[in-house]
Amino acid sequence: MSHQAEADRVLRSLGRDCLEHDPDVLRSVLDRVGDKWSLILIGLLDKGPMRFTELLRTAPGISRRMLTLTLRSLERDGLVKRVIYPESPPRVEYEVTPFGRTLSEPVLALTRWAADNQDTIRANRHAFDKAAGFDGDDLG
Amino acid sequence: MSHQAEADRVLRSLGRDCLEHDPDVLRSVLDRVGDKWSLILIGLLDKGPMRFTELLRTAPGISRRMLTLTLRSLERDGLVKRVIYPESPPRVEYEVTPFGRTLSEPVLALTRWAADNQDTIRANRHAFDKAAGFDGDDLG
DNA sequence: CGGCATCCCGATAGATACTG
DNA sequence: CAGTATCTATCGGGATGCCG
Repeated sequence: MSHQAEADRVLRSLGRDCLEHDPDVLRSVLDRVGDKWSLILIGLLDKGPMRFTELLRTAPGISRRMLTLTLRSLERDGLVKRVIYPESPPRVEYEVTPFGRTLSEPVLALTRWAADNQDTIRANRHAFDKAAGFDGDDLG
Repeated sequence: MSHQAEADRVLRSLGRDCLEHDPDVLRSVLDRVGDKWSLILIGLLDKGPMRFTELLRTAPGISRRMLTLTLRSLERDGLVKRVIYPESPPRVEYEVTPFGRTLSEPVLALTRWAADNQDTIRANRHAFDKAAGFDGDDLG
């Protein structure tokens, strides 16, 4: 993509207030990938193809069932591809599609935000809870 | 941002596997803002301060209860600030904090992705469902 | 107008057992 | 190994009512 085309796209989307943080559009993407596991799996698979059991071990806390369901929905949306190798111990690998990789970009942005601001949030919560508990009593 | 700076940023983030799509870090941010309404509200408030009832009308489908709960949690995390104007008809406005505004950026990236790819997802689902033989819901 | 408390339902997701 | 099926519990979140 050319520099100019990219700049154009950004400016266009920023300039049109109908797109800027449109609640309905945002809702649509959240309904699709805003569940508990989709983005996690997209993130993991972004590093390379993985097998079912491998994902089961790597995704912290996911169950067999949810892994199956989430992978199916991702496959359905064309974000992930399922590849079957008909071997003697049957093997199945999942990989991100080129389309899925385009989603990986904004996801990474979100992950980066999370990494950068975990401490701030923790501190804010602490302060808020303390203030609420003492009903704003700030006398020494 | 310059072409070079952008390239640098991408390479740096891709090169550091400690940050790249860490499942736990991603989970932490999803636990905070991955619920049904947080990102919607952040997005709405990004455009400017809004009153409680105003948000109630503008956020599509939110209930009184969930608006209250979500605003509280956002306030607790320091993403949103609650401002009370002691007037004759009491008035309360919510606004994004500077900290909240930093989150607004990755959220916008996600919204843009959604807007750009709604049609693709719809098509993918249709194709998948047709192939599998079962019918699922449509993309709103 | 702003916002908490109560009740209740349905979706989400965990545990377990079974199949190819 | 790679799932599927079922059963169940939890809880997010909607509806409603009350209160400042």
